[in-house]
Amino acid sequence: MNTLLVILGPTGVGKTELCLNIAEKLYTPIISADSRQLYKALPIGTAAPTAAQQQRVPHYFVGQLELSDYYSASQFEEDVIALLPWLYQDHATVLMAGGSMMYIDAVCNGIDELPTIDENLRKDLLRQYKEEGLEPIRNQLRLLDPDFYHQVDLKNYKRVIHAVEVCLMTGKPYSSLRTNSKKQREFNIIKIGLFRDRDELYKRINLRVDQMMEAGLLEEARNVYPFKGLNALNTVGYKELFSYFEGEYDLNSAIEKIKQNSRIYSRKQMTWFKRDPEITWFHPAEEAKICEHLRNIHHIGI
RNA sequence: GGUGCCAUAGCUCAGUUGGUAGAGCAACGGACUGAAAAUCCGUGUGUCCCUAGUUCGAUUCUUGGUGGCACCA
Repeated sequence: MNTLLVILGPTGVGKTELCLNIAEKLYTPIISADSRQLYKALPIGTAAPTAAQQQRVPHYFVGQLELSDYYSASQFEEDVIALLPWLYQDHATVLMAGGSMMYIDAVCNGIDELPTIDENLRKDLLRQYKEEGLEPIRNQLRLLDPDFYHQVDLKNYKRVIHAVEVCLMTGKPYSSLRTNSKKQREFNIIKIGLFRDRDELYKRINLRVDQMMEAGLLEEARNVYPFKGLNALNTVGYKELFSYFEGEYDLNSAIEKIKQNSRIYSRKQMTWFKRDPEITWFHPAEEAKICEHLRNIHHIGI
């Protein structure tokens, strides 16, 4: 059976370099599991692999979308599952690397079958939310899907709205479409997690933000500023600089805010990853130990 | 040097007519099934600057310090 090796970890932990080395040893391309590196216009702020790094190892799902393109975890699942059989023709083991929790989950465990939401329906509900607040939409959900109404976080407008959308699209209660089950995949999955002590991680994150600024993040943000309403730009590193452009912060405060939000994001990632018992954890410097683990426990030829 | 004001959570500050205190931000913990770098939820013990007094009881009033700010010399 073929194998999907997943290397994951919080932002700034040092995934890129380690993954390049391991991919070279395995002669495998890298499937990037990163919801923002997908976008062509955001290479600096998302710390996307550089042209030179992509020369070393071919990457999928990096820099291939326009900011206005719709994408989702489910789309990612579909795309990766379609791509893997092709890659498995030449590679027994394929590496997927990234930090987007839900994207990784979608590939490893699958997401329930749900309709793609009609753009106008979402717009209508969002407008209603803005004008009248969440209360009427909540009430709608109580009628359409009382079960889910009692489970959902009623203050989380995205969850409430999405449930209503699905009910309206399908004519069925959203909760009836949630199977709560894991999809069986046609390949083995090995999960390696990368961690660092918090002090060490925070230092790296802070330093990396400074490096991004030196590399031209400000200009990158300015170039995409006209599209700031797009979901792709609701992203750490951009939204703070947009606030700076609008005079809400001075530049230094904006940079501090980027560091802070990156730290918070890294913690949210760890909160998610920590509860996954399938992950075996290593420090990014422990490349030899990781290879040994892959050889001895999983019988990967590396 | 003199006078006045201030000193409370990591930061900015509120408050206690004397019964040991609470907001915002930060920090930390958590949730997460087609927007996920999104979205949402939860957590507040801190020598109330120090000292001596008054008092059953002082962070609160009084004395004397220390530090900061402002004004006058």
